[in-house]
Amino acid sequence: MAERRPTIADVARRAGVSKGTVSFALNGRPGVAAATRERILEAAEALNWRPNHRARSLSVSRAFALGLVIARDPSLLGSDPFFPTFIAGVETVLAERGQALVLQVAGGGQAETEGYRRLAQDGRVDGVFLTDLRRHDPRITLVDALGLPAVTLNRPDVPSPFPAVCLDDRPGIAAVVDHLVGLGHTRIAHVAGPDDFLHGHGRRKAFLDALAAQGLPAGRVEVSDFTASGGTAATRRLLDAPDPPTAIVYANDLMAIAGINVAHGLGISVPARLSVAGFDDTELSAHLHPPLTTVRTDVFGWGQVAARSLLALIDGESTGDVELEPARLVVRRSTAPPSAPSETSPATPYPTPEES
Amino acid sequence: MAERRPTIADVARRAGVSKGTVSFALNGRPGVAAATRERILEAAEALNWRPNHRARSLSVSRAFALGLVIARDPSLLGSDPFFPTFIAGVETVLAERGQALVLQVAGGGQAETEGYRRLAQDGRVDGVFLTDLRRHDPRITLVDALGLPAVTLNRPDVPSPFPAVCLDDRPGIAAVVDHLVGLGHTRIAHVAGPDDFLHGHGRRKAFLDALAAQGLPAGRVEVSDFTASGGTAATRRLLDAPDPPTAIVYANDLMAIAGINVAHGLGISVPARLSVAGFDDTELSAHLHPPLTTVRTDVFGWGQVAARSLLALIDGESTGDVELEPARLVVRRSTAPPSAPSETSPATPYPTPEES
DNA sequence: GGTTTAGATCAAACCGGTTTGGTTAACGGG
DNA sequence: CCCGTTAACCAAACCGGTTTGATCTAAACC
Repeated sequence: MAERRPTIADVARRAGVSKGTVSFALNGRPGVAAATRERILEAAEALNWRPNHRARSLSVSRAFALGLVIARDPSLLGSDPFFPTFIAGVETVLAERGQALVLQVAGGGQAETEGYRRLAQDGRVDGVFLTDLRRHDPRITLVDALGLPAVTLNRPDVPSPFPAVCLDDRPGIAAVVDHLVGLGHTRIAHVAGPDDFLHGHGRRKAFLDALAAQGLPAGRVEVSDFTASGGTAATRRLLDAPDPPTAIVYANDLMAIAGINVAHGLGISVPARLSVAGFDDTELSAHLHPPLTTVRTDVFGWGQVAARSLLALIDGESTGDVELEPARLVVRRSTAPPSAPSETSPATPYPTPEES
Repeated sequence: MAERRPTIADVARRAGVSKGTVSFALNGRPGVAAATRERILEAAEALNWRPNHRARSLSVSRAFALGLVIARDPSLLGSDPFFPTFIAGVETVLAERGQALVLQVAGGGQAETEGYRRLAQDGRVDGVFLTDLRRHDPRITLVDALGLPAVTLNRPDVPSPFPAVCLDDRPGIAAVVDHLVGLGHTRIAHVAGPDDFLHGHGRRKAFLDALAAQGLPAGRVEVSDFTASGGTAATRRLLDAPDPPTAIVYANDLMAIAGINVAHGLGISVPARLSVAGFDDTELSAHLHPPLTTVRTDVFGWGQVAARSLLALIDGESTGDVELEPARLVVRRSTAPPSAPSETSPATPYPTPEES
């Protein structure tokens, strides 16, 4: 009735061999006779033996777990579709490899550093994901100093010893700009993410580059913060300006949705008088009125590939950087040709564009 | 240059005592002379010693970690504000107690069971959170059989050996209904979450109960799935009906937002011709046009309390069930008195209500 | 036939903590 | 003065695996 879980010693006893031999047999190491191996496997099976994870962890000095530290204001975390999706992708890979995912949510920068330090010192994880890279991101050196393997999502702007798993935003942004220019827009603005984030910065640069490539003057850029609140404020500033844009490219869907609502509030109809494009392709975006033109990235797949890369790195078989399929434009109905400049009277609130 | 991390043996040697004494001293156990204790603490400090988490874990048979299994379709996970916020709350508590959070994302029900089993068998965690309770939830018995301590978010509808951390939805829903009835609505519908979820079911019941309490006939209920897509479809069904409601209470904000967009698409203005209320108070909701009347729950606090309860349970000092502050109505401008029945012509698409 | 040599196996050490049982010395009571 | 008690401490066992070095056997070689 002791219910004690069988240990490797029980298996050894039953198979009539020593602990060491059992260990060798179960780990598929050479040096065990086929017949013996068979007998050991049978014994383990019969006893329903499973290796004790903690013991294994101690003796091989591995955690069999990967870590993710999320630095985000908790009150805003809920609106960000990235992390849940990314984590889901990571998990599909980890689950089939017997690895676990350890999560930390850190508020400020201080807490973030502390988070990595704890994961490393406690040996909770064998490696970490570096997401949401910032410019001159201090985590690169920190994590390296902690002796923790890592992969970065996209390439940092500082020298990095870690493999990067890259998903290029820029083609998506460029496609949006090209799409809008193709529709006839010339006054296109951008609501950007924080400039100290690599993706905020990068999308802004991609936006400006794409305009330049089209031979258009630099559009107005409002630097914002990826939140609905920030998107609202930025959009107000743009639309209240003397010469408002006829199209706005947002750095994410959340701000774009907030932006559409600001426009509606001002009696400016989308897309008749203002074209709007987002970035992320959240589930909601397809169900707006009008449905949002946006850019899709395979965040789930990003998680999968990042997990595989990190595991490979830990096993010492790193494959170097990986490049994923770049971001792709999804045209819906929030973008349309600009209204003729003369036509100053508000158009009908919701002209019905063709079905997507 | 070995960079070997100091062990408890190093500390013992430096303090001139045995390993056991060091262990006692550092864990604040009695039976160590004050002077000796002091000397040991100094030695540990000087060597910058930190206990090896894995070794501790093995000898005391504890993981010092808590687990959360999320069963959700990964593609929809991103739109749900619950988990990130809940996790953030949990983490604030775990961080200061040296505990970690292990996450698993499971697709189907099979994977979910497997997830709990793995967490238990690998001894990855000392306890789990049971979120998103379903009716006759099989996880209660499963987790109990696995010998894993747990806390449930809200009370299950089956006998449960676990403490429940409760946040009552019903007052929020009742307040929404009362608010709408107070505005003069009599044809109020509900777009519910899946009925096999306790919260989906409970909110629906609360809705009907509140109507009954107001002496109104049962409103129409469309059972949906908490997604934008589902909210869109359900809203269409409601508004296409011969006698459409003048107000719709949604079981979450996401469906409500989708619903507002459906209404707009049909030329039905909100709130002039249709009042809409959500549930969750996501960040976006305050920045819609019109801003969404909704119900706020303290998910972050829920996570904190759940974490504390689970830790207490694991330490054998469970405090029993905990009741949190119930859900609270947040009135914004998506709800207004119903338009007079005679007024059949569409109102202006976006009547400008007073500033919030 | 004697000696290598490789392969199979075992016993013991190890990972770094915690916990147990026993020893020692100081102290108080009779 | 002697004995019993207790506080302080130590050595060793333990948690459950992995890894090392030694030993034993049997096939291979000369």
